[in-house]
Amino acid sequence: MSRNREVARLLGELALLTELDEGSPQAFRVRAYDNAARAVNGLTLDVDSMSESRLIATKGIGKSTAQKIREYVETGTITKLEELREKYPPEYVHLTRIPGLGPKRVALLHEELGIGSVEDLRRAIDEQALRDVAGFGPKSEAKLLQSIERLGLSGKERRTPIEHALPIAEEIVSGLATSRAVEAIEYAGSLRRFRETIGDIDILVSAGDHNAVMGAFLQLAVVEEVLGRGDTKSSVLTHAGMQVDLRVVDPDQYGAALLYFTGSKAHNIRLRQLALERDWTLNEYALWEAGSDEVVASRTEVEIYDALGIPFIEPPLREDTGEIEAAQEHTLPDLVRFTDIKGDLHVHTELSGDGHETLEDMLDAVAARGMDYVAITDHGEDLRINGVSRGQMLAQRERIAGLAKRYEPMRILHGCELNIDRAGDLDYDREFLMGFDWCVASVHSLFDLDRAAQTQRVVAAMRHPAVNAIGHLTGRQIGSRPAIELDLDAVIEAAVETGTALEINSHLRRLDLAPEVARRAAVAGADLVISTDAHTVGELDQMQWGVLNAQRGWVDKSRVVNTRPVDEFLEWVAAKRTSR
DNA sequence: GCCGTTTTCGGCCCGACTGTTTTCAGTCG
Repeated sequence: MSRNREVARLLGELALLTELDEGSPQAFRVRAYDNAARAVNGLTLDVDSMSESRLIATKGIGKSTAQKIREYVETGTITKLEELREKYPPEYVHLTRIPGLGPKRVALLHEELGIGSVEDLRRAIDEQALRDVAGFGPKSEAKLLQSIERLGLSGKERRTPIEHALPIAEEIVSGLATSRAVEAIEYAGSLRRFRETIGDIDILVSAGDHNAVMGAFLQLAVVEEVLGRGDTKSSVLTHAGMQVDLRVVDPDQYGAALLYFTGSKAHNIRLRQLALERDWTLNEYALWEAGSDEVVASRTEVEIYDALGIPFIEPPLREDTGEIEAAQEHTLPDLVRFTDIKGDLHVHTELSGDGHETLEDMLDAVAARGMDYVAITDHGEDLRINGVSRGQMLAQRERIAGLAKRYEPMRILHGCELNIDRAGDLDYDREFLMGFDWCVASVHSLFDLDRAAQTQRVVAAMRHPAVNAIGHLTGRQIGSRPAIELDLDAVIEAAVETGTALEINSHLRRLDLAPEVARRAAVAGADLVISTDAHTVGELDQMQWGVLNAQRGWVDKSRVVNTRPVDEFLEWVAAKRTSR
């Protein structure tokens, strides 16, 4: 994996510790580090390969941060960060994760009572010592104690993989949508932007009767505990320990509220700057004339973007990684959309031991989803548990040939998901592989080889003439398994050179390529394929998630091979095979 | 710490809520 993520994380840590040092999240240096972290995430090159002047040329990175990045690349440490870590040990930083405690109050408690850890704080509360500190009272003692007890369940820093958060949000939205009081409902926040991990779930409702909506919300089966209830906002904890905030607004404010609660914070700040340039001000209720109550726009997001003089920006792009500038210059990508997808090229059946449905059931389901083509890709024989022998593969090919007429005009390709071994070699032999219509090659083993070895094996697989795509390139599983180490520049370059597509795996646990990797690949001109990797009929619906993930990676429709009509797609497949 | 058709200094988004206050600081999103 590239080190961009690593560097962005360190810059984020630098921002956090600087916030403690400066005593304010609004301190300009804090924001500068945050901006720099975001800039690194938006880079389309490895930071390793960038000179100081190249880094400075990036918007959001100045001389000082560029030097720190170079220092890290060359020495593995950042002196300033080490100093701050020394000054603010982990136990102290941990205190700021308690809701209600920010840099100022933590510093005050340390100064007055010598509190340096959560344990110290708990003891001080037990001794009723906090109430003697200016600004604290019995209520803050009680509230902090409650927060401490909930720490780890729903702290500020805890984020839930999208795989777990999304179904909860969908259950709540569908549960409330039936309420007569609800005029419109959507989940907002990082979930709507399709981030891979989610803090709190934010649900936005438009309604005239706020009370009726609040009542219905608190009655939902997922609710474990009510944390707060108000006229416009209520918060609950679900059984799974996720916090869900519901906000109810009047219908004429829905667009402004949706924009505001979708974020990201950084994107919203940029929008407010655009408003200020026009002598307007933007808040969660509306875009206003400055100093008056004259509304410029508020009902829909489109109206607000329009008033600000830029085209609508899709939620997955709203991270302030260049989308505002691109919108102003009319260079936003022609984003791939769900309705553009014409084929699913990574589908398993019961023939792989881990598939669960028959060939016919999967084909029926793919056809019902309106696909023009599909590739059946059960596992190659080298996969220890679920591999398929030559004889079984040939029998499957016969069955598919026999079914071709039945599913017309949908085209069925006989494919295979191959295993990339340590050296980059694959299952079966060359002649047998060339008998498949479509091959996806994936890493299923040896996740901890070093960067050079991983890169070498993947590139070797791409050079095989039968390999049309690399499946779930980095092998990551969000929240549980890290990405394998790869020289992404080298991998992407080889993909372009060999005409091998990189898969965007749509499974919510994988979303692999990660968006920033997809963005780099697309910019470099690599071909991409968005696939479900479905092992059940239900998982065929994952395609929509792969598309959103691709949108987060700024992927233009023209880069995605399975948006092409079947003939054009088959020509592209044939091109690689005949070129060697 | 970053940035610039109001350039190399002086700016840098907006509002609600809470608990402690007598007018507000700190925290949060």
